[in-house]
Amino acid sequence: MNRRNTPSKEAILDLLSGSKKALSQDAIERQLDIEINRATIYRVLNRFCEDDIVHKIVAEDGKQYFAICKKCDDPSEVFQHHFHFRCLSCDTIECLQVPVEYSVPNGYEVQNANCVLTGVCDDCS
Amino acid sequence: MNRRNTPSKEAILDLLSGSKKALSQDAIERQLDIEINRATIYRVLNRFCEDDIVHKIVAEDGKQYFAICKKCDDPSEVFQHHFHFRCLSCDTIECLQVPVEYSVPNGYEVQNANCVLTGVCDDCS
DNA sequence: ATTTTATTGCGAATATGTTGCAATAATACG
DNA sequence: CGTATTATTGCAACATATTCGCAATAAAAT
Repeated sequence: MNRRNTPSKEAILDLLSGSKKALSQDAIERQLDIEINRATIYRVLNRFCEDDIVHKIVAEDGKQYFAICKKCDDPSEVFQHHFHFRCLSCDTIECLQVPVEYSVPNGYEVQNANCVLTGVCDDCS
Repeated sequence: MNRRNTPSKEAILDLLSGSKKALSQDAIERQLDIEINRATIYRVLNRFCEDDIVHKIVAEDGKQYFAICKKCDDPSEVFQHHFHFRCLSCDTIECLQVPVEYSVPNGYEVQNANCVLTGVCDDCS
C-alpha cells in the first residue's frame, strides 16, 4: 500500500500547507486551481490523516475540517491536542496554540481529543 | 412564542432526565415508549437547547447528542463547559465533571465550547 | 365553546461523507 | 524504454443526519 505522488495529492497538500486555517472539503474544492472530484478530495485527506500529515477536526456544524498545523504537530512541542477556534463571523477554523488539558476518571483511556471553541475572532470583532 | 406542554415534550424530557448519557435523535427514538416523528424529536430538542434546558454536543461522528446534565448546569457550579467522553466500545457519550479550561488570544470572544474526548470508558476496559 | 397559534407528522429536500467499479496513471522491474 | 502491478481517480450511487414546507392537530387563552 505504498503512496504515490499525484497532482491531486500535491495540490491539496500545497493548499493546506499555505493555509493558516483548517479547511473543509468544499472549501478545498473551491480554493483549488485544478478540479478534483469530491470523493478524491476526501480520500486524499483521509490518507493524509492516516499518515499523520494532517489532523481532522469536527466542528459543531458536524463538518470535518483538515489542518496541517506544523507548529502543533512539531514533535518538539509536547501538545498534540490543542484547541481550535471557529469564528462564526468569518466562518473559519484555526488551530490555537493552546493545549487541551484534562483529567479523566480512573479506568478511562483517551485516544483522541476534539475541542472546538466557537465565537468571534479578533479580525471580526 | 409561548411553549406548550405536549406528550412528546414530556416523554423526551423524562428520557433525558433519567439518562446518564447524552443521547442522539435515533437513540431517543429507540428508547421512547411512544412513537414520535423524527423531525419532531429534533424540534423538541432544539427548543430545549434554546431554552437552555438541554445542551448539545457534536461528536467526531458528526452527530448531535443531547444531554441534561443537571450537575453541570447547576448555576452553583462554576463550569458551564465540561468535557464529554465518547466510548468507542459501548458507543455512548457522557458528561464528565471536568471543566474545560483554556485561554484565547486577545480579541477573541468565546461563546461556546464543544469538547469531546474519545477512547474507552472504565466499563469497557 | 371558540379562537389562536404552537406543535406535530409526513414527505421531500439538503448536505455531508462513503463506496463500488471501471478507467487511468504512477511506480517498479525486466 | 516497455511492460506489469496496483494505487489513485472520476463517476454514480448510496447512506445517513438534519432541516423545511405545509396541512392537520391540539394546547392554551378567551
